[in-house]
Amino acid sequence: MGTETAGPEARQPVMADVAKLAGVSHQTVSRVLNGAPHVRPGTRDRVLAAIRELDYRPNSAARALVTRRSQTLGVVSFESTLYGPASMLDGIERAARSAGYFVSVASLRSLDTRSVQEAVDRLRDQGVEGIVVIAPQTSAVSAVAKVSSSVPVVAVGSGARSSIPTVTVDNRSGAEAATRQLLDLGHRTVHHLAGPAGWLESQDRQEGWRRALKAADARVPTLAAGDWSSRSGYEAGQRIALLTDVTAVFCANDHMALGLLRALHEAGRSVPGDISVVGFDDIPEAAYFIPPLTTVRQDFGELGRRALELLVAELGGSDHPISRIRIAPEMVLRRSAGPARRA
Amino acid sequence: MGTETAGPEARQPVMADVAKLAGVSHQTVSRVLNGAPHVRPGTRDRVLAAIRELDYRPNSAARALVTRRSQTLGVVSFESTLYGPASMLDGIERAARSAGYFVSVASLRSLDTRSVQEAVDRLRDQGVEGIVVIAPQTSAVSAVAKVSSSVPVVAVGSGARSSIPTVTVDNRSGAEAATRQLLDLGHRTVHHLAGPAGWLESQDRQEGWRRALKAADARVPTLAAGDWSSRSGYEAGQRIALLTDVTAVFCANDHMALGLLRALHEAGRSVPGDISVVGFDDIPEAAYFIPPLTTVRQDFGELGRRALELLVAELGGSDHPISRIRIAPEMVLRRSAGPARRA
DNA sequence: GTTCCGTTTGTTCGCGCTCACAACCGGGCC
DNA sequence: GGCCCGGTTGTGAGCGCGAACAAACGGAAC
Repeated sequence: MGTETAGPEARQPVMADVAKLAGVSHQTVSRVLNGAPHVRPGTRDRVLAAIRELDYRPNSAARALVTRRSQTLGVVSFESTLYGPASMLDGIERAARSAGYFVSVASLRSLDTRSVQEAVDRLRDQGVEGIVVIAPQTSAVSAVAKVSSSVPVVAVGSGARSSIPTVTVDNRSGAEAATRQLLDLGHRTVHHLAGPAGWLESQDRQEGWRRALKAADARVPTLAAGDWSSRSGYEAGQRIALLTDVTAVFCANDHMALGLLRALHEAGRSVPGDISVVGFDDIPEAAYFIPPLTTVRQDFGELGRRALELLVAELGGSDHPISRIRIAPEMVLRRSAGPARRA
Repeated sequence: MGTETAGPEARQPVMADVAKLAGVSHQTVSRVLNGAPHVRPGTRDRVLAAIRELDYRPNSAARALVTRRSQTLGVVSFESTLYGPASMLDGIERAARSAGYFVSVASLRSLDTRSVQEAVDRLRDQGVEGIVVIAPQTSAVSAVAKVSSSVPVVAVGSGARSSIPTVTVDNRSGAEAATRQLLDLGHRTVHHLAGPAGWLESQDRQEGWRRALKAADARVPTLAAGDWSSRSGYEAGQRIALLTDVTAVFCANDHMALGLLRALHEAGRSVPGDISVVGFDDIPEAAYFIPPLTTVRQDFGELGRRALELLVAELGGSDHPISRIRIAPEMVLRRSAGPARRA
């Protein structure tokens, strides 16, 4: 101990070092650090000064060991390179920080239960106190519900019929609004380019579309489906361009709408002259499509933030029954949707 | 101790529990867990069985405390909702996982030194063993270099003149290739819609463009600059559309190219008929722009992966001098660039 | 049969911290 | 003057694990 010269590899200072320098016990240092009451201002100041002088930083592992709290939250995400998931992650991280938590991420390789299990285990091994799942697929959500371990889990962006707390945009009413908008513009009916099967969002948006059609007594056309990508939108668009009776298409997301727009353009069908198009998401680029895309905006960042707040509330002990937060989306009117011809 | 009945809140099993069940000492359990040699197969099996039966999971905080290794790497990112940063993060996470590390993220509020300092501190407080910085701005990189603490730091996606190890795409040669491509198509010169000042990528791409022009003895037109967003591309496009002598534009990224395309379209200038456009990045949507965008592809995921490998190598003790990995980008030819008129 | 050595297992300690509790200090009160 | 009490500080223990060392075991060599 006494023989420890501050050699070339002077180790990180620990609480005892601070205590010695400030002339107090390590416990007093701890009290200052944790804002405990009953510390004389003068003492506090000396401790603070010592901390600053040594550039002391508490060892989080030691603290976690004794408090049994890692101050870390986990995020499981899939396809996190997409705008939606990336924005949600961003929102989560910001909210976590202001709630005093670190954020650890685990991305999914695929969507089967095993992969989800693996990611959740990984996070648990790290000792996270709670998990947010960004995985809007039916399979992923049910997988999570199944593995749902000892730590609280919240799902975000997914549809809302899982058994775990969920924060999501109201996809159904958003889709309904988009469809109605088109109907109000005088279109006899509205076609739908849906997302892939197995995604809650696909289902909900499709339902909203269907409902709006039914409410207006409009014919329900056969469905086209893509996989969210521009490519799939383009391919569907090539087929749709051949159908002469199509005057309005509601796409399940903006990326597919982009592909659709180009297919229509190449086929010589003008938008919105011949065909009106509406998307969903309002990605930052949507306003710069040709023509600018009318779409349904959802605030991904807000979604992430709310999900994290929900998780923190749960950690706070208020284990109220399962909660579902549903945020209303908002229509953004641009030029890609216009009145039906001969209206 | 003996009075501890497995009440309703049976605590997590610890190594001692496993040891007792398997009839060995805790140290033997530890040996099995860490794959130490000299454990009789029979013993190992009994331990493994006990672990499984109790669903025991090692406490990472305790391990971190004694080994002084958190098995966690930090990522500092800015504007992580963008495709590039998000993809890099994804690549980093995947590589980290296969290297046996957890990943913790900290996003930057703004780009000043204080904000960077804050993020790095946050990560250090958490005990990360190394940090990857996704922050391609000159200011951020220099800030990082300054705060560069006791933990190794690697920058990714940023230009390459910082004092810290860096992984980046060769922006200069990519931009040069893009410009040359346009020149080869017969354009007398090429205009450039640059990224915002202060970004290394802006500078490098601009340099590449300038170099290609010089090499071809072409006139160097005045520069337009945006902020990477489609909106800024659109606004610049409106000005460019007014210039009758512009026949080719190289945009510093695809998003701005999108805005530019629309501005040109609205102004009645056809692409590539009147004006050729080339972008940079090759975001997934670029192939579905109107017209499909010729661009320079960079593999963000690969960038992230390589950065992480570099960091891990550094942690491995091989503190070789500063390394710079530079990955060659690749031109993707599509329809937005064509021969000059009257060629 | 003894010695020696490598394999296998157990014991002890301490990582840096927080918690529970004990000790101390000083002023107000009887 | 002694007692009580609240504010303030210190002491000891232990969180769960891995490292270092010690012990026990068994076979080979003599």
